[in-house]
Amino acid sequence: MSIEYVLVSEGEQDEPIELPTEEDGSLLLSTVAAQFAGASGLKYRSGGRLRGLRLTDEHVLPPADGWAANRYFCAFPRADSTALMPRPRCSDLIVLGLPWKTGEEAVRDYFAAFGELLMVQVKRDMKTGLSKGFGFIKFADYEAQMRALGRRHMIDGRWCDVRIPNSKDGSSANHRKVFVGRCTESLTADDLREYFGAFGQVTDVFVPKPFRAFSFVTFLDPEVAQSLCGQDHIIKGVSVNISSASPKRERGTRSQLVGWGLVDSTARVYSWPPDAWHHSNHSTHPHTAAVPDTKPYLKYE
DNA sequence: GTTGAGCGTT
Repeated sequence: MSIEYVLVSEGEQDEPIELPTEEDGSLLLSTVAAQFAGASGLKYRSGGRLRGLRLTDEHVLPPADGWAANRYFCAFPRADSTALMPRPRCSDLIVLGLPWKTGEEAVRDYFAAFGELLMVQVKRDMKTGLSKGFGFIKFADYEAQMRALGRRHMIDGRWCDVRIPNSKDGSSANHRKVFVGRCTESLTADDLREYFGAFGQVTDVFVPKPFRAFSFVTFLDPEVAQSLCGQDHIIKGVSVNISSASPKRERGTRSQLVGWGLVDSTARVYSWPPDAWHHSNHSTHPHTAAVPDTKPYLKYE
C-alpha cells in the first residue's frame, strides 16, 4: 500500500492539513500530534453524527470507506474525557474594589475577555440598592480563572482585585449532611434533591421555613457529601456554597443540635426513605454516636 | 445624597 495524504484539521471548522499515512495505511498519532499538539485521536462526521477512529498502538486506523471519503479533525483529551480527567473545578471568585457605579453588566463585559462566565454578581445594600463595591464571578474554565487571578483589573476606572473568597471552608467533616449556603427562596427542596441526586443518593433535604438562605442536604454516602464540601454549585442560576453541615462553634447548644438536624426547628420538607433511614440517621455523628466511628450502613471500606 | 477594606441575608 502506498502513502496517502489525509485531510486533518484541528477543529471541525479549521483549515485542514494533509498528513501522510504509513505503509500499512494507518495514520500515526505522532504524525497528527506533530501538527496538532495534544491531540489524542481523530474523528469525523458521518451522516450528521460524530464518529471516532480506532486507535491501536498509536496507529489511527482509517474508516471502512477509506481515508479519502472524509475529512477528519482532532480529538483532545480535555474535550472528550472531562468525566475521566476533570480539570480543577472553578470556584466563585470575589471581585474587590468595584466602583460604586459599576453594575453586573460592566463586570460581565470586562471579565468575558478572560473566558466564559457562569455567574456575575454585584453585592448591593438590600435597602438602598447601592453597590457594596464588591461582587462575585465564576468562570467556566479553570484557565480563565487562573488568568483572572493572576493580575489586577481596571474596571470603570478603578483598580480591582480578584481573589478566592475566604468564606470558602476547606475543612469537611466526615458526615453525610452538607450545608448548602446562599440559597434563594426560588430553590425548592425538590430542586435541591434533583440537583444533588446526580452526585449520589440523597436521603434528606431540609429547607428552613421561613426562608433562611440555607439548606441541608443529606447523602447516603458520606464520601459523596465530603467530596462536595468547599465547592460552589450553580442551581437554577443560583450560586450556592456547600460546606460541612457541622457548625464551627457553639457545640452542645440548641442551635448546634439544629444545625445537625437533631432538633426540628424547621420543617422537614423532604424525607426519604421513610424507615430504612431512621436508625442510622441520628446515631453516627462523631459527637453523639454511641458506637464511635462505626459505619454499619456502608458497604465499602 | 457619605465610603474604599473587605467576603456572599448560616
